Amino acid sequence: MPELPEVETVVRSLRPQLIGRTILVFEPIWPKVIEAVLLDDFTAAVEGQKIKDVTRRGKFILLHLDSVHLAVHLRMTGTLFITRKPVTDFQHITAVFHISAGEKLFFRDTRKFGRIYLYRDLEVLDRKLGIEPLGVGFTTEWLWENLRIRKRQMKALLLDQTFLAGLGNIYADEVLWRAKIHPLKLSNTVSSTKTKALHEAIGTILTDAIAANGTTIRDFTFQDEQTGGFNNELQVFQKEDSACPRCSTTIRKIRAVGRGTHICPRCQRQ
DNA sequence: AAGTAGACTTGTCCCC
DNA sequence: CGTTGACAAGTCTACT
Repeated sequence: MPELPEVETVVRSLRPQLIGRTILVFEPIWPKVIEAVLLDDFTAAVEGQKIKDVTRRGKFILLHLDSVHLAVHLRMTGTLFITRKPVTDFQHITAVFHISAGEKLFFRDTRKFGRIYLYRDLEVLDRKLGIEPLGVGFTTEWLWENLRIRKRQMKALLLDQTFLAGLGNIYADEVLWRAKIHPLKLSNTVSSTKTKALHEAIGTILTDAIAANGTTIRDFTFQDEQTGGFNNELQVFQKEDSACPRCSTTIRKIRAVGRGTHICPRCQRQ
């Protein structure tokens, strides 16, 4: 599930249901879901704590408790959801938070890549993550300066969470196509015109994707199995062998940064 | 500094 | 066809 719009969709869905609730019992179905902290310490730190707010930073879902913060990363197949319905298939449930009012917050993750982190201080996480693409500091000028001082392949840079926090494989391909930039183009050689187009593309596409509740390729769901609606608005991702919506050239799938990458060979020259 | 490969893990597809 | 094996929405580490 995983990129910024999907995480934002989950946060918006969970926030009103979680704020003010208390975590009564933490049940680690698959204990490795807890990262970098002993299970007993984790349990002691969260049980009895009230959830004060639910926010997002990059692709992390943040649960702000009374005295600690939980950061949930869904990685590729994770889903975090509340349900009162009895869950009988625990095959892929990695953790359950029993919360007040008889509710349960489930973490289900088929591939078990997703993790829950415990932070006393959010600055530790903040230092590992780059700028928020929908934040006020992310301006065309910021992007221009930061592309110039690096010499990275554009797709690698957009996927680098320490540079820009929130884009993944789907939206990286979409924004590069919209801005007509080849994924292997070196960042310090991108023109100011295309930098401006890229900045616009990132803002527009992420905003539109959030408005559509994200993109569901396979596993992404939120709030009682609802799926994202941005699939219908994808222009190049998984569109190989079909026509570019802009110039009708056949979309190709190439390899970039070790990832399947979709481009229009005509719109996106290297 | 920046690139690649491997690791983690399990389901899908039969393409690559 | 799928008893194989590559690939998948992500990210970390080791190595060059």
